[in-house]
Amino acid sequence: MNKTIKDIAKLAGVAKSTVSRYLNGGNVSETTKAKIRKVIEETNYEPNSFAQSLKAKKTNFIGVIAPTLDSYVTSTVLMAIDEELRKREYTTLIISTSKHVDREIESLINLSRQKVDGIILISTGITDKHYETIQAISIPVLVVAQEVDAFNCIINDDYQAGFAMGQYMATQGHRSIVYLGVTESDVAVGQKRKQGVLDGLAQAGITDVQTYVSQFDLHNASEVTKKVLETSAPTAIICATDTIAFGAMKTISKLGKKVPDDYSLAGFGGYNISEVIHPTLTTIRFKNEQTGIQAARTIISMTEGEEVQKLQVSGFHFIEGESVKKI
Amino acid sequence: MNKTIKDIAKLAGVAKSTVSRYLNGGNVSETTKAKIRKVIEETNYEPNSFAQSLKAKKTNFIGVIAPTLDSYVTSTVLMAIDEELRKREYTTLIISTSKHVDREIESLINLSRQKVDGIILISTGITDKHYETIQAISIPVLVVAQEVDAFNCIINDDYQAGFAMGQYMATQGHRSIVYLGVTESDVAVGQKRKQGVLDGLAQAGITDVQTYVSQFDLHNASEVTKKVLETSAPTAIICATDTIAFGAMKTISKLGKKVPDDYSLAGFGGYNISEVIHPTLTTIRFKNEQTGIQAARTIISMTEGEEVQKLQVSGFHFIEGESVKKI
DNA sequence: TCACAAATTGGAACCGGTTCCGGATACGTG
DNA sequence: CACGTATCCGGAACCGGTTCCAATTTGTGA
Repeated sequence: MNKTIKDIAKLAGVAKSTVSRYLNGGNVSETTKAKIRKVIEETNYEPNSFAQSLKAKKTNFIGVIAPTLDSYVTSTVLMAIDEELRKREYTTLIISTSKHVDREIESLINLSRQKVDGIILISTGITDKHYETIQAISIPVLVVAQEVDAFNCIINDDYQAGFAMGQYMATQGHRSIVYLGVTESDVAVGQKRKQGVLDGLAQAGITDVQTYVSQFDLHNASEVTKKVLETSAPTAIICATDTIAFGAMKTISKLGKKVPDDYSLAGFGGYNISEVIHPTLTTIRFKNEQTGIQAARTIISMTEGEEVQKLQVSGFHFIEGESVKKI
Repeated sequence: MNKTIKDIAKLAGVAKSTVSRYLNGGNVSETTKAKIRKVIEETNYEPNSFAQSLKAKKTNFIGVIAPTLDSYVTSTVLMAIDEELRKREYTTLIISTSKHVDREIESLINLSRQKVDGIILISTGITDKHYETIQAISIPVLVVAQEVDAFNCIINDDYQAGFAMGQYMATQGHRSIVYLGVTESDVAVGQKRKQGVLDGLAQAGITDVQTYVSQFDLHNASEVTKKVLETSAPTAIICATDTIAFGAMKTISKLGKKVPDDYSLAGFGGYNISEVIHPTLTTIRFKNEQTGIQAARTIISMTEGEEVQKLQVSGFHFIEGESVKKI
């Protein structure tokens, strides 16, 4: 059985208030300190943080809700958040939702019950239910990757990134282009990024872009690409993520075709694995580390009641690979 | 300010014990139930779980300590653990350590303070300090990926996997082989897997294998490979992980050489991205999902005080890709 | 209608800490 | 040596729940 502060006090021959004071750096004489220290060492005593938090209102835990763990972007952001929070003496608790919206809600409640000081929600879309729940638990919540009016947000500049990609593809001389996107329920990737691409292309006079929808995983992307190529013959395919681009690449090479000779290909993400794949992928890398660091700093400010900028936008840079041919 | 059970009781005109009983399904009359329900709905009341856990000894939270989040293996295992724990009505709290051993210790203590019911430690090596800490916090701990006598463990069969790979490489006719491993402080990968490979090769009479050490990341693996190839000219390189193999592949192609024509290459992992890379990688896939599910089930048994098998070994299967040439 | 059991409820103690308050002791000063 | 002050320490109340126990109310059968 675990020792309590009362046991320690009894063993040291002092009152439990004295032990508590010792633990929290109050006024305790050297001789009593020594006695208490001895007992604590001998018993491996660890204070019960539930009891502590009952009175102290701060736990120094920050919860992070992530849609998945097996994506390059998410894990990079998570690692950066964790690193930065640790520097500020916070502990990060991560919960994964496997992309189930109801689990996001559930996790918000779970974390609030664990009395975390703040929650970073890496989201794929905010619903009314999210809104209600966040209101109900009165804990600061920072939304990452999606833009919502009601909350503080950190987002990628998906529209501009898409725009840049659209423009680039146009300057490379492509006119017959397919866009392989994702569901519109993901506002950032499904809507903004796509709109950016379309507008970037439109600016160059290309308006008849065919768009398709794929899941986020390689396997599905590969299948969708197969269907797409059965009915249309674009010179270039722009994919909403690098993973989707890899899926497309798989299908293309299965069909005995080559990138970029038969089809040009581009993605979004900038995973480091791209360096190994031939041809290297033309893509856009978002500053995921920066997003993570920013998120950590912002949530801390929020827990301290400071005003923070409502909307923060992370940058990106364009990576020109070998997967797009100039026509 | 958040409401407490006392406020609810006052507003409903009953004793707080009655509210508690209502919340936990005790004997409460319909009329009282209705009154309390009404008040709770109006106030958005959420019980303080710290106070709850103070008395109730179970929190239904399981902590998982992972060395990193940006590896295919770790995230796959994590997702599987999470999925299985959720089925059993547990919530998973994940803490990443970024491969710092001291953070593993720190995280064990942090999680014990959060009063999780059990901890799954995905480790890269257990030190004396681990041992002491795990003893001190009296919470069930299950070690995954490393074998330690003192604790319950779930491991991959690294030795057999290595052995299989060694044998295979020998049957393909390779005699001049380099092994690109990792630090021996990682017992499973650094020692057992390597020993398996060496023994597998030795069985075929190949004993003069040169071994080198790389970090786990692509970049470093690429650099080490460069140095290796400056001084030796093997026909095959066996890498301790797929990521290392990708790093080697990068260097090889930078040198204007080809896999498998100039060098045969093999790894361990079986990441799904391998399907996209040409040539596809010959590798060994561990049953990560199975490991995760097993880990979840085992830790639950442990929290319930059941006896569990001291050592559980997960299987693997061999994947023959195009990266090894028959000589 | 009465005795007795079952259902319902309130009060108090408890979980393991923190903190306020007041008394005891030690110390420095005139 | 007496006095004021700073330091140290113990006792008690409190945080927000759960649970035990006893009292009250309700319901049942004879």
